[in-house]
Amino acid sequence: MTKARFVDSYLLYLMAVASERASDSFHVQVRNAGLRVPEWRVLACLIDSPPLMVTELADLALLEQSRMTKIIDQMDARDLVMRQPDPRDRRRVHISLTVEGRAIALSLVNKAKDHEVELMASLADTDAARIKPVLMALLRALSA
Amino acid sequence: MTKARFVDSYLLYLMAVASERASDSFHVQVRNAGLRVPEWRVLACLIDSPPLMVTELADLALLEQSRMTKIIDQMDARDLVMRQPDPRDRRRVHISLTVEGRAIALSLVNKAKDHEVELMASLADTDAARIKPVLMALLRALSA
DNA sequence: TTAATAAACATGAAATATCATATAAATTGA
DNA sequence: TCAATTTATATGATATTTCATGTTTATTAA
Repeated sequence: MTKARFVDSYLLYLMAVASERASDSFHVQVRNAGLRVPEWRVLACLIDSPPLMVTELADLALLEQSRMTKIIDQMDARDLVMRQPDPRDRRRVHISLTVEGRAIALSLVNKAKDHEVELMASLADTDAARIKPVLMALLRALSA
Repeated sequence: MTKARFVDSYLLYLMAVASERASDSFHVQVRNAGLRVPEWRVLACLIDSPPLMVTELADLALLEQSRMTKIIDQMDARDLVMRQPDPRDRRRVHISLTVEGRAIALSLVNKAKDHEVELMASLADTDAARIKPVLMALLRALSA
């Protein structure tokens, strides 16, 4: 029998590895599309959203605000997203997808959905049925 | 009713957010102990392990090899880990904890376990019972 | 053997991330 | 009203990460 390592049954480790390994193959597709992972997250967050403030987008896309600003700079320069100053509150900037950004976002979201279908199919039915509800429950518990 | 965003039910996103948010409060303790997250991972991986090669440690701790080398440089300089050349294969280097590294590792592993107990306690029993098995099932499916 | 290939680790340059703080605008409350 | 505070975003210096590749040692197979 094999020795059980601490990390192999440590919840935070299991989540980190699972997240990383499960994402790996899809992230290859993201890079093939000429994007880095954080950039993909920005597109994914904006695809079905009204324009978002930098801070909102940062929270949603799991990025720090200053990093978000810099990523927006780059994506703006590449015409993937655009900044719209908020006339009601001139501190704010609304970020939204450009036509090109939306096209790339759509194509990647479709690939993401296909990838997810495959991933779910590789699980036993009970596990497939449980994985999202469990993660959502954890998220709910964390924000409570 | 609220509009369902793509990301909110996208498995890879759920895993990434869950992992990040669940880890946040523990990672505060890691930084309070004077360590960065990757350094904590190195300690956690080595605590109950025989000395590991740089590559093995990189795989286990979710770090790239060259980054692992640099982190070992720093941890070595701080006397948290030590390098032992492998006499059987002189390309290899075995990494293990120093006495000080082990002490810090132990203390943090205990905090990690406490944190995990709390986290699990915040979940409904069924969710608590399912979360690790589901993640392990996913990992098994991914390596198959 | 030994040449060719592969494996393990290290290194350096370039890109990126982080942290603290600047700037500007809105809000608060005296 | 207006000074103080808070909020939103940007910026710049420093630290970290990444990528490609170097160096050394082991393995393979001719």
